Amino acid sequence: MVRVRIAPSPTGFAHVGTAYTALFNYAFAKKNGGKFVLRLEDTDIKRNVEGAEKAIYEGLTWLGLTWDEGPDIGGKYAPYKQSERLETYKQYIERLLDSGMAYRDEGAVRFKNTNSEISWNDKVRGRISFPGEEIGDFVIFKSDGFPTYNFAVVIDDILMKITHVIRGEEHISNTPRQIAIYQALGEKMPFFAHLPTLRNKDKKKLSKRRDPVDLRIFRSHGYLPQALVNFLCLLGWSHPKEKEIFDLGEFVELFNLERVRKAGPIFDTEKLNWINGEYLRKIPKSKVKNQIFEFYKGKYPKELISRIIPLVQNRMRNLTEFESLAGFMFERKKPLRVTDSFEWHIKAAFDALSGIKKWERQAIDEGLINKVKSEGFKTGDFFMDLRASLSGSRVTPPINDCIYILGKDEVLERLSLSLK
RNA sequence: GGCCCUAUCGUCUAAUGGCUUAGGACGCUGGGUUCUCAUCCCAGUAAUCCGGGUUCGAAUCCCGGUAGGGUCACCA
Repeated sequence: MVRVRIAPSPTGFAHVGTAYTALFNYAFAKKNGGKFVLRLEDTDIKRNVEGAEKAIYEGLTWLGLTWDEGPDIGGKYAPYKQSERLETYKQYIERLLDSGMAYRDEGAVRFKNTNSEISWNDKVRGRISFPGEEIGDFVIFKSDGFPTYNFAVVIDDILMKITHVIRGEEHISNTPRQIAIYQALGEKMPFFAHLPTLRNKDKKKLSKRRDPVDLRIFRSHGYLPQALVNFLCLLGWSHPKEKEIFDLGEFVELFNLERVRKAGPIFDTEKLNWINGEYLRKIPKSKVKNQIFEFYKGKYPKELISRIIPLVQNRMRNLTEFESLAGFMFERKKPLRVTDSFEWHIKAAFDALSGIKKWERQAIDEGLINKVKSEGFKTGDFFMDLRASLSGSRVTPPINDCIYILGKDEVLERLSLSLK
């Protein structure tokens, strides 16, 4: 039975790199009918941050990457927090100490390196080997009573029956140390697969300080979780039929480690913007309505949102653009005067629109266009002034549709206000 | 610096020794549709890091350079 895990440490927020690793682990587990485990590596008490644990749960859940076992839901191999597994680590330390494979050093315990070459067959990179001397006598148990990362990881992976360790490339150099522990304990090591690490425009590993890596940022910027997941799938992996837009289910169906590239991709949100627009355009209107309603925390009424959606749906690249595109539908903006004939245009429009008895789309279209013809206006100029008068912007959805939804009273009111 | 990993258009990538004048997508540019902006459609732009080998044949295999990255903690 395939068992994989992700092991974030609660030192901040939910990181997009964690999400990326989680995504590939999730897909591998589901594809192979296995289990996906979430384990918290909180052995550095000084660095643990309040709320980070919750942020990790929320971030992964938002993306739809759910786990089968974890600190919050428990499981057969609980506990799933390293700080709650201290006794277990101590037992293994004793074993190593007794057999002479580790020794005490200034209150800590060091692993005794055997100096023999260590290699493994990486599932994405092929054979990797390290000269034995590189490994050194490293600390496995700190004087503060906590195990080090390299030690705790191995013990937990053994006990939690992890079959495949799928993680970021930055862990390659830890791997020989971990393998040495497996060997000392006489345990079979799992398969390793080292994913490429996401880079920024400078080709450096994504950093907290300079790059947008907090999942909450993506949410607040109006990205859809499905779009972000789809984008992440495309980094280091490609659809066998070169499809660009597909959902998590399809990814799981098609996923395998062989298709994973070795080179570290640059996390360039340009393509994410496009993907997000594609999703916004293609998902059902009722779903978009709910997304917008929730995104703006109920600020706009659902009924009005759904009337406006057809006008903005293929103009939005993210949820924040709903407001920049259609904000004027909810509140008056300062009118904008575009052409020199502004007054004539607006007066004529007022005239045409106030004469309409039954407020319908077709009547509005006809009333306006007839006016343009009878007055000999330039069509483009006329509609631009009309748009700018009502919205305060040169860019809006089709203005006749807006006029219809706004209603006769409001439109006439705005037109006359813009003449003052 | 030691060790390790990597290397196809600006970016994400396809190609698993021959169907390749290296394909797709994003972006960008131009055009069509249009009351603006988008959508949609059409076209264009642009890459196998360099040098040696192996082979009838190399983006693909090998070696060497170069470049980039990762890692060298009682952090994870």
